[in-house]
Amino acid sequence: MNLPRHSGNPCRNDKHWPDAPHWRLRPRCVNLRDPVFRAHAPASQTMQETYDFAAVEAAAQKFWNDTRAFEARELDAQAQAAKPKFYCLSMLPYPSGALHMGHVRNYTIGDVISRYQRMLGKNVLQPMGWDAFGLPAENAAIKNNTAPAKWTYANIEHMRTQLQSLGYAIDWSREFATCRPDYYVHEQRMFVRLFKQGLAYRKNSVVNWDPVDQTVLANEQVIDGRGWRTGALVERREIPQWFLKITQYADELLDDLDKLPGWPDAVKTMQRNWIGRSQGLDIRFDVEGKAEPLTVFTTRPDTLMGVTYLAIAAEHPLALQAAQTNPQLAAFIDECRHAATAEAAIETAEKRGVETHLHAIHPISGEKLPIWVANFVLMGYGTGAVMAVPGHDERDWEFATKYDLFIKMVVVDDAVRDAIAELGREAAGNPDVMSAALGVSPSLDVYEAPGALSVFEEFERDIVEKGAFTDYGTLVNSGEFDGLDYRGAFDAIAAFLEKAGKGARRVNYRLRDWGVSRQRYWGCPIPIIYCVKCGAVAVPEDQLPVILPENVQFMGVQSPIKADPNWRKTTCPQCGAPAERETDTFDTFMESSWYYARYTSPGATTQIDERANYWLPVDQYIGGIEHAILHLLYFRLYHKLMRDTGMVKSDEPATNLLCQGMVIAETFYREQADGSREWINPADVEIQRDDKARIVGALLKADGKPVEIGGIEKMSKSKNNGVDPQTMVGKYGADTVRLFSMFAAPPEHSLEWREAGVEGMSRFLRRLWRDLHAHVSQAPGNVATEGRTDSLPPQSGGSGPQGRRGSATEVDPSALDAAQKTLRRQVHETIAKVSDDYGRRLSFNTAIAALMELLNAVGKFGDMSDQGRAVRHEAFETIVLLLNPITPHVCHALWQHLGHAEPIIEQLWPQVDAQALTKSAVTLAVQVNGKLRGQIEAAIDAARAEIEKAALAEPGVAKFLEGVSVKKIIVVPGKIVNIVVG
RNA sequence: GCCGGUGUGGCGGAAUUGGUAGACGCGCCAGACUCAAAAUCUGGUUACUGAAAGGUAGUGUGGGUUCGAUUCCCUCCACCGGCACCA
Repeated sequence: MNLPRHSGNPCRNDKHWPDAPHWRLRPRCVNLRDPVFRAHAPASQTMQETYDFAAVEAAAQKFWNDTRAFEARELDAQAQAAKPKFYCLSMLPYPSGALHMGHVRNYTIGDVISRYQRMLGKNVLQPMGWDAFGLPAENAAIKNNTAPAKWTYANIEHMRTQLQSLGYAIDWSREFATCRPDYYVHEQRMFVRLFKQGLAYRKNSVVNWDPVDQTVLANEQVIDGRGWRTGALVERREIPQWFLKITQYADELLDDLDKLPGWPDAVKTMQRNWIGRSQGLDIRFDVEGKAEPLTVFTTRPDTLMGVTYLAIAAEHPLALQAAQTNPQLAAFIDECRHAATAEAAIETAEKRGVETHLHAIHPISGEKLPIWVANFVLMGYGTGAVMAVPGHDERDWEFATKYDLFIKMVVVDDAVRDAIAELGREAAGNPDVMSAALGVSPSLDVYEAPGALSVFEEFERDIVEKGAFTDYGTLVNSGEFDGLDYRGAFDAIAAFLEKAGKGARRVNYRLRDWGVSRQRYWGCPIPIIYCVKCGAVAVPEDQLPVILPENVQFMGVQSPIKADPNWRKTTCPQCGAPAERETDTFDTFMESSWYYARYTSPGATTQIDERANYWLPVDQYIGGIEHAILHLLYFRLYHKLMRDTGMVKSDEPATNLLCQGMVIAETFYREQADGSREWINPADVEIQRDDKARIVGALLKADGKPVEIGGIEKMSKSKNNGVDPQTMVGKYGADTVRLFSMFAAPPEHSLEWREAGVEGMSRFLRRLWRDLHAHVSQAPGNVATEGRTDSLPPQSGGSGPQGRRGSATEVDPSALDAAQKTLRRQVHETIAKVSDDYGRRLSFNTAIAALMELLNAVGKFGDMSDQGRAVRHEAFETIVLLLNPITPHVCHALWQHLGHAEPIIEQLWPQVDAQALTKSAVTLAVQVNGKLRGQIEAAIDAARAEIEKAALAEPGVAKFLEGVSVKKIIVVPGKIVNIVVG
């Protein structure tokens, strides 16, 4: 092997380097303890004094592979009772080229849960696959002139090797890539079924059109309103596309969120808001001189009397008609054609509009209301028209203020209502004027009450000048509806309009049907044939799959199947006439909506088979929070679609969900001459600190000159702050990488990758190894240095004394001294805490911290007596077992070195010995007025009076009691005493 | 803009049901070992004040509830995720 000349750490000997004042900038000295060197040390069966991660990891992975340790089998009902199934699923990766830290984090969390559940005695399935269709493959194809399929398959090969180096307990026998026909054929069959049921339909919808490339752009490819490759101004274009009727499942998708206690509230709230179920009214406004009325939907019919104008979309037929005689309007509508389709872009764009000079008739007052064309009203959503109430809606207010439209107050808050009532009472001398004052009785005019007008006027002026009043309140200026509250007004106005045939109650959803068409090549072909006579016809079952050709060449940016007339050409399955295939492909969310079910049924000729009902629903699903809405909603929808075709029995696909945060890292850069920034990878930078450890600057290692610190951001290519997992695994080992990614942050938070922190984890594992080595070496009759693991006698129980080397005796709980008892209590407290952290809290960072504390305690425990060694042995066994889900390779080796012939992968989770937890005394904190003033020791069963007495007598407490009287003493058993003084 | 989340020492974070804020780790400081580094070990490390004991302040901002608030409520600020064709 070629050793690098300088490796290890920079030389700190000043005498060696008189010309290089800062040691960090000096070359590296050869250090044979450096992991780089130790990685190549020969493996040995005897326990080495130092931890050689490369040998340990290779041996453990070989053992798991040889024994096919992670291949999952379905059990029959009887076996299932004793060994319940546990399906642990991480979101499948897109094969982008190389594993990134986000993947490592996601799959490590999944692996820790899987291995923990396995140790609890569950029948665990943890599968892996590839979300293989997608836009990046096409971009790579265009850039490198290679076929998307070839690029994708090569990436999968590479990334699988990378994943395997991390030692995940994955059942690789179930692996698949979603771009294979034997996967997507089932998706096509499902689509045909949905089409026949009317759940899939075709309608026009808007896309981003690049007029230069003559192609549809993804939102991501539109930058500042222009195509990312051509820079051309993007146009909105309506084209026919396929939709799935997710709105038909809207109520169920909403209601079933209540059946998911194991999902984060944040995700459920976001989904509820996304579905956006609301009760409201469709209201018809007649248009002056037109036969067709304008229908609008509103959730605030109580503000109907405050409508001062109507706004319609630029694509609305009425707008187009009006534009024929209105050049200004025509120009505005043309301008709107270049607006982006992304909602964020629309909502943040400046609100603009042009008057049509048409008028609508208010359905109650008969007032004439101007109709405007506005860029924030969209044809695709709702009816393409909205009623505007600038007095009580912020967006309408802004628009009205900008264009000087009338603002009308029709709702007042409780303070105004009460003030009016009070004034009315004074004026009329009538004890029952409350309702009268609010205008319910037309006989009493509240405006006549002295001062009433000013209260009204003040509120109205605030609305006109400062902004809309959007809360619910009491109606005013609304004729016969005056004095009603929101609910009363809603019902009264709904009844009025229904009677007049001008409105109807309706439940509305914000959720829109799922558009599944993509005008791209690298996706699953939509199995539809277009016939001039028969229209859109589904491809017959026996002709499926419609195969996507993989061996293609990209000519420009166009989809090869759209460019190839032969691929398109076919005959109509109904009438036999010449016909054409659909050349659009499915949204890739289609594949990722049901992959979890396919893992359960490898090799099935149907979409899934009866094995799905053994494994489903998924017990624990893990993935990024960025999928909180779209993927997780489609995933839930698809499960219901499969349920409704009888494929699965459950209502929801996953019972527990964990959303992990992003992986972030510091960024560094240098300003270039042209003002641009050259981003520098954190690995090439040295941090400078002052003597209080505050960061004061950073230097580029290569030239020792300063670089700018750019803040902490999500790892990305553009900021060059990505850290390659493979490099980290090579340098520190998979266990250290796994340990760091579980320790540095709670799973749902973002995780900052810092190499210093990684070194800390490496240190912990080396220390565990060294301390455990010392323990087994010190044992009487120890065999750790001369014995061979493979010569140990076989054993049944796994932890019986006959297989041990480190400990000659068993722990005898009745024979322990105080220090031994204390350590043993900590061992069992740690079992309890770590079990709770892994199982219930999914809080792995605190579990690791508890294990570090335990190892620290073991390190301080110097008792070499028989019982002392036995307690220490139990502590080491516990640490190794509890750490095993996180760092399985090193635990595999350490378990052997603790004297066990049976592998740790077959071990069950340790049990808490309740007896070991017992305590005779507790420490109570004593506060005076909530401030900590002292501590007392109290017997565990001490009476309240006794505790109070001790607390008052505590010297630190007593001095704060001088000259004041004790008002109250609060005793929280086992925790705190608070003395309230006055 | 809308929806959701986060904010605690120099840094990552802990405090699980409202009960001793800063566990654990990193970094830094000092010491031991070493020719010198590295590695390892020991001690210290919120700020201010004090010789010390101690005292005071302190969990993004401002307010509220409570004997007691990092935790519950309201306001504002900053940052992050999503917004339907990135996955």
